Amino acid sequence: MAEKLTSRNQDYSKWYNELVIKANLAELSAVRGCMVIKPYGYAIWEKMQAELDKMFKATGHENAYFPLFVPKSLFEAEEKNAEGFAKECAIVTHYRLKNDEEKPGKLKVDPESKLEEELIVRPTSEAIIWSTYKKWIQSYRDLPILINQWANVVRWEMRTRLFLRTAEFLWQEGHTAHSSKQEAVLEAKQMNDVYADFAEKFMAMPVIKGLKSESERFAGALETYCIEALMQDGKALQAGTSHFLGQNFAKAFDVKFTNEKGKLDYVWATSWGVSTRLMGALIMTHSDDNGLVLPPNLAPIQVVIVPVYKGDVELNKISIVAIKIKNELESKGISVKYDNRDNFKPGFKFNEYELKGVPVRIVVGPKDIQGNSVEIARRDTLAKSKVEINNVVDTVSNLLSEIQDSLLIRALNYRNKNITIVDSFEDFQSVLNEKGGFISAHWDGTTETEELIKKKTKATIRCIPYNNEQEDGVCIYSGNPSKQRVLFAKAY
RNA sequence: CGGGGUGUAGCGUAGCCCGGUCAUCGCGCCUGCUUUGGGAGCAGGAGGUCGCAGGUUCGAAUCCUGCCACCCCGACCA
Repeated sequence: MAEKLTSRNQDYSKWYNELVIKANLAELSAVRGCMVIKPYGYAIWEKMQAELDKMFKATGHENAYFPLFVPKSLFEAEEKNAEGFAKECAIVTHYRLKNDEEKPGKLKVDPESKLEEELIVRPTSEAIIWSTYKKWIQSYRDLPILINQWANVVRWEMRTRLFLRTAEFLWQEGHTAHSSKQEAVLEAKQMNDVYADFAEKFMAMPVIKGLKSESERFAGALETYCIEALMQDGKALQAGTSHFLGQNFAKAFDVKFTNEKGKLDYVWATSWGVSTRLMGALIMTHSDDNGLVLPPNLAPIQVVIVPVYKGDVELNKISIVAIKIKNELESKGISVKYDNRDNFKPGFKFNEYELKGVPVRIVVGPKDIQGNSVEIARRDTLAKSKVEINNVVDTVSNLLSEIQDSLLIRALNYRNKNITIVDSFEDFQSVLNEKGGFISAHWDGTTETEELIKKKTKATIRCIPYNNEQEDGVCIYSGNPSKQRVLFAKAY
């Protein structure tokens, strides 16, 4: 804890890993590819959950819970979905252990406990949920069903990275059923908008809303809407997706309803999700060489008060002031920590809270009490100022919203500076290698071209932005005609 | 699953090539005193089946074989 963090300009992955661990957000667990989310990290996730949950409820959704295990026969019902996830599934094949006669004290899988049908640990829940919806839906009066589930899912990824890609992760997944195509499409778009609003208002992270190309689309979806964010190393991160599933799942699970005219029709579906990956996005959007920078709207501790003192007598005097400030701030709904630990010096604490991204720090010492003031420092700019004790509450509450706003503006400026318009493949490659970021370029609309560009450059089409300006041009790779630019980037 | 690498105290490491008081150093931890406005100082102390299992040897952290785990680069992906 006493050493400095690696600079993020030197080795971005190393910096990121160190930061996650040193800021006490999470650590690698002994279980392959899985992560332990520590209390400080989990507190941020809980804040995200709470805000997202409010937004889901405000758009008419309810929470429910479905099983962790998906019988293989259900899992394989929607072929494209099954195929898409087949390569990364954990599978339960047995239900019992027994003593190993050959190795005393050890257990082995009891071969007699083999399951007749394997259970897939959900990588996503469309299958189990649609097999359930079948029982719930008969008439258009049963629709829409607007359900969200907070859950863990397992995807057996080859290579994992804290928060960004772990074998098990936490997320929410919305699964809705509708009586018309139009309504389902609107739902999918609406939830993508909800994600974008959340990213901007709470995470202070600007995102680009758009559509995925066919090859990047969710397995089993007719259309995937997404939000894409740009990280500080110039790579893009898919921060959330919302899928219009058409009638694929309804057909796979035979979910029909009687419409207003008395005719049977298949139900229209959507699904949408964001995960603990958002934690990674949050870290990589704002943090600096001193550590985490948290937007006040998601910071578990918004204000920390650090006393400076010599001896107990002085500490007692300072504590009276500090605790009064703490109480006043808390009465305004601001979360405050008074750190009066005696075994660390103030300088150590300053660095520790900077590492943990606490937005505002208040320092109270003898000099301050004499001058009837305190020192207030903001995490985002590291600027310090003297503030009269009577003005502390107003100053801090204004400062918190100012930090929230300026983080978004700063991230937005960075993002916008890193969208480059490119008209030739040479420029495309050099921008990608030297500058990074999003590249706005013409594309002929074919999966073949997309694949070839990906092979040559590792860049993928992140999205086709909404309301994309229609403009005639030629594809940077194939030279074939194109009607609009799309956003390319190297991605996480 | 291919290619490369690493496993030594809670963390990070030296030692391995050339077997023999080599289990090293830093951080952290515990105790005490002095400190406290930007990562404290001194003194003392605790903590290790050297990844696991075999083998070679008088003797293995060191050499050999097998296994396991993890990391990096590919393929896969929220």
